[in-house]
Amino acid sequence: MSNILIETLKEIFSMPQRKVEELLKVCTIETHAKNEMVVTKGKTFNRLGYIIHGAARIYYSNERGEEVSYLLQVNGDVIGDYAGFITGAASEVKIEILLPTEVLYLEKNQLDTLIQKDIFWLFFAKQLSDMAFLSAKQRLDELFFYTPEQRYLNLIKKSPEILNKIPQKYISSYLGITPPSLSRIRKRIFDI
Amino acid sequence: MSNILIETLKEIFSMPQRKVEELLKVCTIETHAKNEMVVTKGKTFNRLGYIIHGAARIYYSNERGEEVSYLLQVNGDVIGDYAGFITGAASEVKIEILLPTEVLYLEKNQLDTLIQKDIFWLFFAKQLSDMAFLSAKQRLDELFFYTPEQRYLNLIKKSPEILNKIPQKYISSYLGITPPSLSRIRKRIFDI
DNA sequence: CGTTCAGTTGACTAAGGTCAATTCCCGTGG
DNA sequence: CCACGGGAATTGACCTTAGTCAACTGAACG
Repeated sequence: MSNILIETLKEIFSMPQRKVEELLKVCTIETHAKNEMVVTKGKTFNRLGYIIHGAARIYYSNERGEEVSYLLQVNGDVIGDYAGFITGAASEVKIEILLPTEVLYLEKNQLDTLIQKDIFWLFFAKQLSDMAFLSAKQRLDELFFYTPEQRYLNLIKKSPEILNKIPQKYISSYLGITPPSLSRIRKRIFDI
Repeated sequence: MSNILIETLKEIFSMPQRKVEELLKVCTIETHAKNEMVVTKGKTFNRLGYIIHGAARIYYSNERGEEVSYLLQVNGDVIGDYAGFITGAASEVKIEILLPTEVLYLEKNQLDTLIQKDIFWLFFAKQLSDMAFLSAKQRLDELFFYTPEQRYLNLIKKSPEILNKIPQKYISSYLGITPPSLSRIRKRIFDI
């Protein structure tokens, strides 16, 4: 397990094994049960999680109480509230664990401590921000250039495993549509 | 002019005047005429611009040649292709100058040189990434939580100056709708 | 066997997309 | 000074699709 993790992190951040080990030393692994809610009401969600295996959805509620599944995350994806992580603002995010899930957590203060000791970790932190930006940008492009139907097809192509693992209602929310709409889209696609 | 610029940058990045001056030393100011196109076809757009005064729209084209106004930027906003800036990937971005515009440019290699010399500038670079992420996230929230009509109202409230400066067709594209739709929305809003 | 909840379906509404025609605005040239 | 041309904006007619609400189905679980 830990070996795969080390190799993966080495590759993602293109950093030497020594650094990965240093990082893992200040991380913790937690397991979450299915349907567990990971929330920090009124506080900052001060950590980033890396899903070793499992699935979760990250969602935000607006002032009218409507919720939107901001992300559907599976193996190898990141969970947390990166906006809160960098600004320290209290988090409106909620994370719902959808499958038995094992998560590698990095606390913000641990990262800060690393940065104090070794400037390498500032590069690492910048990489995190870069990656967060790029994935948000990708999501924006998706929303601008594709219809809900095309977005669904893209999702099937990109993460087929999500379809079996994650209830439709969260997929529809992720796509920015209602469950009946997704149902009709599926009918259009598969019935022909 | 330069005073205002220094004060503004000091505030945005909360950095000492000395650092701002150091930064400005490696920046260049360029003026663009109305309707000018700022493109680097097939190359990376290797610089970030800060609009001292003027207006521009940043847009991307998808594979079908449809274009989307990714951003409408005015005084104090940033122009460029931040994704290309950090990844070095060739840029599909096009920037159209909408008014006589003065831009402060920072070249990527200048920033890299600064970072080599003084680790402070790595903090600065991370701040840039953080800000890019946060504004992309804000845009996502806007798209998820609001209808086109509400987005238009939000835009009026947030940047009323845009309405007079920028042609409707770019505003509609920014909102993710067609010009006729924006026209009808305006009718709904103002006719009553 | 009944409860519960996710998913689907039907009926209807609302709103944006598309295409084409028209109007408006503005700058240019006669 | 006025007429014309061209692009932007608006409008109308029609289509498509998502939203809404409610009813129904089906599977999971006790």
